[in-house]
Amino acid sequence: MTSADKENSIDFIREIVERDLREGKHGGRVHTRFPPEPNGYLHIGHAKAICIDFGIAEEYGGLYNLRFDDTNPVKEDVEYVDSIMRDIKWLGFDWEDRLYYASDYFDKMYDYAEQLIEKDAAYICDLSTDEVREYRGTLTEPGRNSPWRNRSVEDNLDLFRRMRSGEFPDGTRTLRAKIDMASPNMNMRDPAIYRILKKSHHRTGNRWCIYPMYDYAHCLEDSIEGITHSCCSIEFEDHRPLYDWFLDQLDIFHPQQIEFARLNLTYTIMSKRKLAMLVENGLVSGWDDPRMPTLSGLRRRGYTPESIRDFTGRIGVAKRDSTVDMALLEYCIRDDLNRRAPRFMAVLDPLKIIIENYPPGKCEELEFINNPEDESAGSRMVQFSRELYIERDDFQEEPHKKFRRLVPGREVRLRYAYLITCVDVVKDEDGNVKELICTYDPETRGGSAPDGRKVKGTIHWVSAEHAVPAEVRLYDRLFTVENPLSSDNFIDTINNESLRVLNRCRIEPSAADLVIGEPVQFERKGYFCKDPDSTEKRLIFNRTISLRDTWKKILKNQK
RNA sequence: UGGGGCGUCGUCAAAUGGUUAAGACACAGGGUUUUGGUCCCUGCAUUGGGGGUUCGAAUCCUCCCGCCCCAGCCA
Repeated sequence: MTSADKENSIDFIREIVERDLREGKHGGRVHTRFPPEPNGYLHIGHAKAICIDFGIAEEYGGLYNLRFDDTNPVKEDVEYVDSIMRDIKWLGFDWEDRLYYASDYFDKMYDYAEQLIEKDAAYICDLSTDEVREYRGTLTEPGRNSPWRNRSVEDNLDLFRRMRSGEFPDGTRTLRAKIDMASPNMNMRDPAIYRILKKSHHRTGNRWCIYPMYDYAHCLEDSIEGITHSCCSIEFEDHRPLYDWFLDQLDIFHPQQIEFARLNLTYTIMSKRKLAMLVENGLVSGWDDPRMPTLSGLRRRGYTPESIRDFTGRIGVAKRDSTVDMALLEYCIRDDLNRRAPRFMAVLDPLKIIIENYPPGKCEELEFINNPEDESAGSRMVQFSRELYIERDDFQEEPHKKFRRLVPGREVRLRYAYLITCVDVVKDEDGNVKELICTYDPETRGGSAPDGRKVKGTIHWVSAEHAVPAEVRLYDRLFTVENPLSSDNFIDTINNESLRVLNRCRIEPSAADLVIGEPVQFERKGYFCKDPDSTEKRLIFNRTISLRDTWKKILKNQK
């Protein structure tokens, strides 16, 4: 094996697809689908599935469908249909005209069910839920046949039609597949195919009062759409014999189900139910809270679709249980934003400095590079004046030995501006630093000295007169531990400092015109984007992710 | 203790019996730098355990250990 081969190694699903292509299995056709149930919001785990389903189709010149698996009206709603479509489009996938609903196939599914009955492969069962459970047996004991298992085809057909016409109340009867009550695979112990549910459906209204179960419906949906490779998560592995059974009984087009491991991420949770708990209990502001692993949350936080797609590519596809380090996701967004985000100056925790020898009232414009990683981004002019704000923690009166920012008597650089020296510290009556008196060297305009002398530190600043006020929301990981679910109660592991709101920030004026969601870098601080809560009067920025902070690391390693 | 699946670096993940077990993230150290950012360099595993087959095993056989999933008229 050469190194080039190693770099091109592919996952087991793509291996299957490539082999099928090579062998001409479906006439060289690749057709996949992403089949969400519209009962909640998409999260980054779904993004992994979407990138596998749709990404594979794209890579092999195939097609992909978006299909809503809406077979249970009790849990579903159009609200979710809309948000799911928005999120998938945002990720950058286009299913064109191939948008389908399981409910589109209800008639066809019903016909197939009658076929099953006619070949004595399904029967109407009158057992109650509790009785079914008793008859099913346990993991170690076989089940027993339902007393209704041997009804005649005629009776079954008659009963099924009456079920459909609404003659029987919810829960009184089911249509069951006649397979094997002693199967070691619980899924094969005469699973339910149809249940009675007198509930209005968001698309079919009251046309139906019986609804197909997942195992029966899903393989038919795939078959009807001519799906070649039906990828799903690993817990469906032992449903595959059932998937195959229905298609074999009906003798119709047979897609291949392939299972892969779900995504887990450190410091967060992926369970829809538990995320809902956070929303319902007000622990987060909503499904799109920037701390949520939902796609709407990540989007609001400032994650780009490109970064998420890059991430899903980097984590790979396999079958083993795994938990990906959140640091990888953070790396992906930093990597993307470093290349594309224009730089701005923002002082989050302002400390005023006065340049003693700079003429009062004078203002000059200095040239700033918009993005050192992208020459085409050009430059802009930024106003400089006598009174400025710098970051409070860029000054230490009694400095740490490795601190190389502003210190009394030490010269540092104001980025793209001048070399300054702190000559005096003004304090309030409590002894807190109120402002700094500095001097500047007029010969160092732009930040470099003609005599070639160097300074160790460069700090950012904004002009006090010109900067605009803003609120900045600093987000951190939602949980304090890598695996919140390992705790007795995951709620207890929520990070109380996952949101810090800073109200006195000052940003360079040009940043006020930014479009909501557009990513920027606040130099030396991190990547940010304007939040939709912003108004004309109130600018609000979300911190997507901080810059890598080796200074913080130095301080931490010292302890 | 039925059935199914899975165990390779701290975390993901390659390897398809054949030279020193890829790569990425993380971590540690160093260089460059007008962002303590970026970038560059260096370091970082003998494959869950035992036996066996073989000239040769992460790959094959065998026994053991561990983890995950399944007893919805949810998906």
